[in-house]
Amino acid sequence: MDRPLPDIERLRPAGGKRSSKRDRILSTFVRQEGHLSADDLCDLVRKEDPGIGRATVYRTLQWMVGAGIARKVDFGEGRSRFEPSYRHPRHFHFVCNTCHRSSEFLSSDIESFVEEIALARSFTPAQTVVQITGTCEECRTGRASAPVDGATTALVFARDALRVAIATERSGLEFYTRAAGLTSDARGRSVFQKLAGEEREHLGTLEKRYAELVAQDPLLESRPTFLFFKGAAHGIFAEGTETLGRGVDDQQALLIGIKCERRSHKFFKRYGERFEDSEGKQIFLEFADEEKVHLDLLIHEYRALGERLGSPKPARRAHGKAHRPVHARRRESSARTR
Amino acid sequence: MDRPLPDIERLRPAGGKRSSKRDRILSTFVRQEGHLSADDLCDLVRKEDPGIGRATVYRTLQWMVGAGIARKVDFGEGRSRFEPSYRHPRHFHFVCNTCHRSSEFLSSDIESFVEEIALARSFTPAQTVVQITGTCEECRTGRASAPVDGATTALVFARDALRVAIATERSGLEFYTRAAGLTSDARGRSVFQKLAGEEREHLGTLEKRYAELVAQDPLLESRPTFLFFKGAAHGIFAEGTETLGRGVDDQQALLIGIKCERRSHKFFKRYGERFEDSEGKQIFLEFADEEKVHLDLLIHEYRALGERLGSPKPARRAHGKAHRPVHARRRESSARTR
DNA sequence: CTAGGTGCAAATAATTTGCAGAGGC
DNA sequence: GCCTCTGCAAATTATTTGCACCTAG
Repeated sequence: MDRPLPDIERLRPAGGKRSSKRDRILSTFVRQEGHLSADDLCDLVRKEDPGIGRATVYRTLQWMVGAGIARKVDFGEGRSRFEPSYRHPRHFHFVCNTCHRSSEFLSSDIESFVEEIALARSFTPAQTVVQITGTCEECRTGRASAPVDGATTALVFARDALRVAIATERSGLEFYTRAAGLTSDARGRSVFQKLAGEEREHLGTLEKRYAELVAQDPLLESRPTFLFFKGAAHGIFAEGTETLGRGVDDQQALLIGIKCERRSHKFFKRYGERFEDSEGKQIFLEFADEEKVHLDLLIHEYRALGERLGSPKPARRAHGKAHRPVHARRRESSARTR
Repeated sequence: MDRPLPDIERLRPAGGKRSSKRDRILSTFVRQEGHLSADDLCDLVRKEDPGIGRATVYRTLQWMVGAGIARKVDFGEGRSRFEPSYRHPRHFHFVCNTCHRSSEFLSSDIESFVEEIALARSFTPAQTVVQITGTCEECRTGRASAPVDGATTALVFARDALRVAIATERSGLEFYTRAAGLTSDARGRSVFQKLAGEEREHLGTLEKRYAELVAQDPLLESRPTFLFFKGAAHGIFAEGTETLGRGVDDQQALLIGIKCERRSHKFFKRYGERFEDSEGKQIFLEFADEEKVHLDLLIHEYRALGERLGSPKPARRAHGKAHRPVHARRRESSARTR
């Protein structure tokens, strides 16, 4: 067991006395992975201490749910199952109708949609259940793919988060390199070059960490995806680079960079917090901070450029569909003659 | 009861004999809206025919689920609820923890993500459950908003689908108008003008239908959103129009149109099929066909233009991030000299 | 005539509760 | 010492089943 368990002592915010029985149930529960039914847990607990009553297990379970330690999940079997809730605050389930096993996934996209929809309906969401029932690959084809069990979940999560991060940094590097090439204003160019350099460095760190993870589990790369994040399939900056290709001026390039860094910062922050692997967590949170610095730098640069040009543009477009077929070279020459 | 009920006679594909009891249970069930527990249904049925046993209701219910007439939903109350499944094949729920009521919504975006994620995991989805539990607006603020009950669901669905459709057509009209303005090739211009005309006509039809709906229910516009479809907030063509503004050549404009028409066709088809209101359904399915015609026209035009230019481009970009800062005027003049 | 549907009552199964006693603060 | 937790057994709740009988095809 190399995965650190949460500090049980900290897990008692909700009222209630400590008791050896309750502690035993809690510690047994928290050591498990997967989704236990009340009865499963009862049997497990009784192996260590046969003198524990079913009712106590039920009572402790509902106390744990109330205290936020456990989460109740219902796979429609006619009984409830419980999972420790410290792991991933929001995750979703595939449930196979044939083998009745379940596997988990994260989807940043679904999370955002749920937030948005709840907001639109003025609904205050406490918990979101997403369950996809159907037939799993193994039951359909007979072939088992490398499973993601409790022991490897943390690793697979880290792998996926790193993949997104690597794609992001790679696209960021490309973006800044290209932006530096397009900019003729010396000061702007040096900013872009500096940022390109930092993204390159980040990229190196991430790739190194990725290699370390793969070394920990040779099957790692063949395991199924756990964290889905569509927007970042080609990197958070990819769209920006594409826009850049269509011919934009220096100011627009800065704006695009700002937008991308904002998303990127948010990504590193959001998922950094969910890392169990402390090394990965540290990298992510550190990068989140650095992306924030980049962001501020770009914003500062944007303002400074606006002043130099003497034509302050609003920091965001007035409408979602402003049309500005500005061709880069034209504006650049004016910048050059400053 | 002005909403047409499904033809009960058609609802018996799964084996089984007909029987007066079963018919009575089925017809009672299908006439209800909302989510009934087995017991609720039992009570309702017994009002009409007191001699029906609980067990029969349970058995009929599981037969209905097997036959695809009913869907079992579980709100974690310790008992199952059932809903008729003919209404919306895939919809999701808000469940209020305080008042224990639930309301439904559709999200095209979540549906697509689920499909995509399931595919990535090689999971064959049969059903998707999305439940957002929390506190509803009414329980939080004490203020009730216009409810969407069973009687108005169809109306609200139609309203939302029409809103998206109107935004789509409006953005399509803008797109084609702008494209026509940018094109100097006479033939291409006339195609764009023709399409603009058709979108204008569609827009008129949709707005008329929308007004009719609002006339049916004065509160309609104040009811909460039922169908969420983020991509179409500003219309399916909005992004295309924006891209157009950055300066593209005739061929690229056609490609953008093709992409948008494809999405638009899919939208009309997907939601046309879900209309209960036969008038709306007809409009949508008709438009789906017409968008298909537009699509084919654009594709044809794209090919023809490619031949005239003698520089066949592949119909899709080789990479997701091809950079082509092509400026419209340059290419247009070559088209003009054909 | 016969497979399948039906009612009733009894059986299961998961979970909760009443109560007397034990244990933490 | 008081209040809460605990175990046991009994109660409750939702759902299923056994069985004798009925009914449609």
